[in-house]
Amino acid sequence: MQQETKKKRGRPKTFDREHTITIAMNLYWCKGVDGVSLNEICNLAGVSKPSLYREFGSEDGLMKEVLIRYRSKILEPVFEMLKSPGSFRINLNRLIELNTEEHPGMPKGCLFVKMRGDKLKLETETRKQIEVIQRDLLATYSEWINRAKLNGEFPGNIDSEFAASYISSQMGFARNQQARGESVSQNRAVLEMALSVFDME
Amino acid sequence: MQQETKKKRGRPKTFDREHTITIAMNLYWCKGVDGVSLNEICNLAGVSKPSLYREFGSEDGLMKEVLIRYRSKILEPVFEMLKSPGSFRINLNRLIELNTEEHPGMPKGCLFVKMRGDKLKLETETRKQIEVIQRDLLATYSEWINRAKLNGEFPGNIDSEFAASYISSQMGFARNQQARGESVSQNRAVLEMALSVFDME
DNA sequence: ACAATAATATACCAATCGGTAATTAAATTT
DNA sequence: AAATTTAATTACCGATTGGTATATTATTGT
Repeated sequence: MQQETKKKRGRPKTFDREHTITIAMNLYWCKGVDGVSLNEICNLAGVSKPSLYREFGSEDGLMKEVLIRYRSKILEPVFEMLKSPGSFRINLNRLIELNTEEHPGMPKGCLFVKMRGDKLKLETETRKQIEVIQRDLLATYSEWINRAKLNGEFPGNIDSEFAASYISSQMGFARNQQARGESVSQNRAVLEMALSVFDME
Repeated sequence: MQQETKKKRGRPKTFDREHTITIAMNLYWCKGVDGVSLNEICNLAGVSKPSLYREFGSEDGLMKEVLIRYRSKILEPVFEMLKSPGSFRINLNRLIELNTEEHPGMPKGCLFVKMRGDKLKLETETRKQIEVIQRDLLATYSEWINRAKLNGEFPGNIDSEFAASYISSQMGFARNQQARGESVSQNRAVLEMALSVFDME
């Protein structure tokens, strides 16, 4: 489908963009943005530093691409779940589950939440991308809550945008606790208590 | 009281230990443990690096002393407040106030909470000191809650130690949000909602 | 006066950081 | 075959990191 007749001039590219982004994502996820150097990424990805710079321009450019990748691979399923028509309670429980369960073979915690926490230290492109995701996340929570209100599944006297921010706060905190090695059960108990403020009596 | 007759041999010490700890504390507090180098501390404190190493042994040793200082100067008043006989509600409001207000001229957020969040990156002495403070903090919360239970000011069906951990979580989160520049009012609103789970009806 | 002691300051160490200049290799166009 | 274009590699840059070896300075004991 892509055997374009237009042959490109010059030495053909062997740089594996997707693989490099994957390696960088896992490193940032495991060790945090402060704990990873470009040299380490290059070595693990089997890529030279100038190649990486020609592809992404800077560390900032690479981080931005990592964030975009993380969103589509990891966050998007959560977004989809929140847009699905299930009952508020069921989806809330799913949300708690998604934010506390540990995936074997995958890093603990959430790369987006970690980077959001270090936002002030990051550069422009990465920061902008964080803000885009954060905005979309809050909007998704808000819409979810508004639908729940229409169904009488959510207290009408609580402002939707504040509730969205509150949920985002609690989920983010849980993710960070998880990354720090807190126990899953303790983590889940805290979340359930914090979210019980939305219970309808 | 200390004009000991025993005169010390060798060149008299001019190294200002307290001043150096103060400078280091403010730097760590403002910029985070990852964002501060020993060189920076030495330059700002007007101290040579070998002097600092002879006094504290290592970066780890300095951080431990900084934490001890932070506890006695900043955290201890909170501990005292929680041990005071005021009503639970009043002290809870004071606690929210203490964890959200901004002190002009002082760094935002809480150094202890920041370091606790980076615990896995820190070295042994510092980590041990963090754990000591954390244990004392949770114990203080627990005792406070137990006294409130006896006075009928706290729901008896909630485990005290879990509640202590919950409060610690929420306060720590608020401190971090504050350090990241979140608005005080938003921050306070989240805290009040999260702690409303302890309301007696 | 002179040795012993303790604290200071200068200058350095190897390692690492993000980033790049200069060269070489592989393809297409003419 | 030669010129052109694009990518990859090597080797480097200055700055900074935590940490130290060495020399100097200031005091006391003899």
